[in-house]
Amino acid sequence: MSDTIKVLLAEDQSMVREALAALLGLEPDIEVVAQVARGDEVLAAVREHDVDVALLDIEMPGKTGIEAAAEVRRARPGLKLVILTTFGRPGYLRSAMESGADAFLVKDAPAAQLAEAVRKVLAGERVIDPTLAAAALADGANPLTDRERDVLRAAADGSTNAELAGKLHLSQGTVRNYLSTAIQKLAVRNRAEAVRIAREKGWL
Amino acid sequence: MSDTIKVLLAEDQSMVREALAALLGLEPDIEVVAQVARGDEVLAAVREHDVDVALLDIEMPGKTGIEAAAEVRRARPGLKLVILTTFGRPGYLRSAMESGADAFLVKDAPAAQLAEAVRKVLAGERVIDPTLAAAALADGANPLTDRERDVLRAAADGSTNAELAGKLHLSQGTVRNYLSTAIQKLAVRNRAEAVRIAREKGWL
DNA sequence: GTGCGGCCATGACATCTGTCACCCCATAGT
DNA sequence: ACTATGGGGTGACAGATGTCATGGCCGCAC
Repeated sequence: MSDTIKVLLAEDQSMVREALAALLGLEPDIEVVAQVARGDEVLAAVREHDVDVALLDIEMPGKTGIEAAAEVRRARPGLKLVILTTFGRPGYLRSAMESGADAFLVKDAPAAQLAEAVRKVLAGERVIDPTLAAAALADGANPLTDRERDVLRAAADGSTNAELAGKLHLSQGTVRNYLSTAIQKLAVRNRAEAVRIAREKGWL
Repeated sequence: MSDTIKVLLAEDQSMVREALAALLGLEPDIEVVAQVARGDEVLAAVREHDVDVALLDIEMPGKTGIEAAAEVRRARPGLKLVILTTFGRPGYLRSAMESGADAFLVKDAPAAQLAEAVRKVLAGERVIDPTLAAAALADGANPLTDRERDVLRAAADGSTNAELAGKLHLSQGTVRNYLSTAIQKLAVRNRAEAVRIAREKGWL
C-alpha cells in the first residue's frame, strides 16, 4: 500500500479500456498499474502487479469478470473487486455478489461514480445500485436447474432438438422435456422467449 | 474553424462517453465541445455548437448513429462523421457508408486510432478497417426485402405467427411465407437462426 | 405492353415443437 | 423408511412451424 490507489483494469474493448484508464488517470489519487483484455489474464496480472482494486468487465473472452472475481477473491482476499458492466441484469448482480465483488457498477451510470466507487470499496464500503438491488431481490434466485440452463444456452443459437440432443448427448425427448420445464418456469410460450427472458435476467 | 478540432460525442453509456471525452481531452489539438446520449439529440447539438467532427455510436436510444449521420450529412454537408461501434457488422459498415460517414471504427481497435481518425477525416481521408471492408464486400448487399426484415425483426423476441400477424396486420400465412423466404435467403433452417444470422451481418 | 419483382393471401402438407403421463435411478433430507 | 428433487428416458398427442403451389395486385423497366 502506498499513497496512490493502484488499479487493474480488465475490459476487452481496447478503446473503452484505454478511455477508462484516461478517465481514472485524471484522478490524482488513482493510478492504473495494469490493463488486461481477457478474463483469464486477470489472476496473473494481480499477482505480478501490486494491485489495490481490480475493475472487471463481465463480458470478456477467456473468462467472465465474475469468474475472474471469484478466482482473485480466493488468491488475494484483501484485494477489492469492482464489477463494471454494460448490462444491469439482476442475475449478474446476484452472482457478482456471490463471487465476492465489493461493488457493481453499470456503464450507463455517471462517470464520476467510477472513481468514487474505487475509493469507497477501499474504505470498506460496498457500492451497489439500489434499483438494481431491488430488482435482483424481487426476481428471486435463478429457478433453472443446471441442465435446463445447459439446454437453453445450447438452444440459443437456433439449434433444432435433434442437434441439441447430439451436442448434449441426450435423447430428443429429454431435450424437449428440459425446454418444456424451462418454458414453464419462466412463464413464457416457446424456447425463443425463454432464451430471451433468461438472458435479460442474467440467468443464462 | 479555429486551431483546435471541435468534436461532438454521441454515445448512450455515460461512463463510456465521458471516458472517451477524457481520452480525447488528452490530445492538445482536439476539444470535445458537446456530448449527447441519444441519437435524436445529435442534430440539435451540431446546430448549437460549432462542430468539426461528430463521433457517433450506432446503438443509441431515439435514433441510431447511422440515422443521425444521414440527418447531419443533409443539414451540414461539410461536417465530418465518424461512426464508432461495438459491433463490427458488415451490414453496419455498408449502411454507415451509404448514410455518408467518413470513418468507421470498432471499439476494440486501439484507442490511438480514435484521435488519428478524427485528424484524418478532417484532412479529407476516409478511415475504414480493411478487414471489415472486405467482409462487407464479400457478404454482398442485404438480400432481404423490407417486409422480410420487418417480419424477422418482429419475430426476434419469440413472438408466435399469430402475434406477428396481429402486430403487422398480415395473415398468418403471409407471415409464414416471409419467414420462409428469409430462411431460404439466409440459408438456415428456422426463424431463430435467421434472426441470429441477420443480426450478425447487420441486416436487421 | 410485356415482363419481372415485391407484396399479400390461401390451402394443403410434412415436420418440428411443446405438453403430458409415466417410467427408472441416484442422492439428500426427515 | 419415506419423500423430495434432479437427471435421464419413452410414447402419444395437439398445435405451431416451414414448405410449396398457386393466385391476384401493383409499379417499374425495357
